[in-house]
Amino acid sequence: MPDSGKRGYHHGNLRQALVDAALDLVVEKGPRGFTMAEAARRADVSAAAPYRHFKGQEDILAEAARQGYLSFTEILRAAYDDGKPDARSAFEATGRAYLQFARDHPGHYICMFESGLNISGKAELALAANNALSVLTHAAEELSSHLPIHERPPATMIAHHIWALSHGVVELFARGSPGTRAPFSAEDLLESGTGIYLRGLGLIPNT
Amino acid sequence: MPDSGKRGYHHGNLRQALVDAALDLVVEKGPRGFTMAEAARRADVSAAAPYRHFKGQEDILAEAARQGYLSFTEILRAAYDDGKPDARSAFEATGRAYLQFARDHPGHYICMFESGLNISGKAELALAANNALSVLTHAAEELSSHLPIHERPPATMIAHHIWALSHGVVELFARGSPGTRAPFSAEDLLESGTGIYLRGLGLIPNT
DNA sequence: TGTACATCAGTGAACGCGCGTTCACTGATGTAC
DNA sequence: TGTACATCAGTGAACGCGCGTTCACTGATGTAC
Repeated sequence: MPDSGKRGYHHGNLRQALVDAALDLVVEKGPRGFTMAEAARRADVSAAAPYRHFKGQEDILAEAARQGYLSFTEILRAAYDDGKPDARSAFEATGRAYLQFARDHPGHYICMFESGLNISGKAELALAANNALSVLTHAAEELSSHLPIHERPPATMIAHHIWALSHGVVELFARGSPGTRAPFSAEDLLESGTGIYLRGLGLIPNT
Repeated sequence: MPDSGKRGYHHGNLRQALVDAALDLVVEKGPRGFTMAEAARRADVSAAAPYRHFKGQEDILAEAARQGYLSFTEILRAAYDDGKPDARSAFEATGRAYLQFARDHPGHYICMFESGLNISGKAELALAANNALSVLTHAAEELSSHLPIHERPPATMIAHHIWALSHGVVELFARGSPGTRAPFSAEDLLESGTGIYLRGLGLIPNT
């Protein structure tokens, strides 16, 4: 089914084409800028066609987000690499991968976190989101297992801290409105922030 | 000029009424849900009236954001309270105030950070935003002055870390899509996260 | 291999709607004298 | 204190537009026999 630009009555892969169009649109014009009509236009199809595949715009956005969580999970997992070579480097690599994902898949990131779609009632989506978080949590567990038991914060809490820090860095410093000249790159901020945090946990000796 | 519900031909305070309507709308329906027409309707005024006061929707949103940055700055400053009783408590109080602001002024927070309006070219807005950050930076400076000079990260960097952490906590855990049951409250997460971070800076002895 | 038929995926026309924006207008307000 | 007039802030009607959504339809595809 080569995408020859020539196509007949049937599109062949409209469902995914619409999701892809949504991803592009959301990057170009923000989550506000996404409409069914425009997505159809981009997929070179009549305005009515999308309704063969999706209930409405929320439905497309949700599917885009779901696919985003899938890649996200995979990418985080790959970066974590089963905790190799050691818990701390693996953890840090996961953080870096978080930021990289946001850069490489801005459309997905927007759908996942900025589109304001409510996850409740969408079982598949909630599941996908949860899987992503669980990678972080798992990394945090391995990490905190190196701490003396009495000063060990819950792993889920550590995971939430890192998630929040990463997300904040992405939103404020990576999604660059060109106006915001930051004195540090998002990468530097996340790395230094994580470093200080890990030291606070007692995992890095004072340098 | 009491707001008696009865009003004649002139509104009296339309400009602000429109901003207030925008704040409400943005909370109720997300940044997508804000329209000039609906704002006019809420202010009990014809659809054409807003154009006497604003160039368009971006203009209203920008004004709402500007007012937001003003309160934000004031609230942070008050919480910081000139570094009293000591640098660390003042710093932590500022962090709490950040979260509190997001809770108390969701409309402002959305306009400031989630509406996707680009700050460049809007001098007044950029200035207001900068002032807010400078409170954090100042707090960070005081804080880091207690550190031995050779292991002192730049104060602006500390400020950015805390800003990112706070923002991430707000976005992920405070703006509660009711679906997301978090195991910890946003307040707890921010406080514990900040605590660990400060320990990492060397400001809190191991407990 | 060929034909009939069911199913599928897209069309295009149509609808009602709300929005953004403009325009000439008019009611209210304030001020000069 | 009253009157004339300039200015201001809002009206309401109108426009064009794009969107969402529905509908009967039709071209393409696949499969049973």
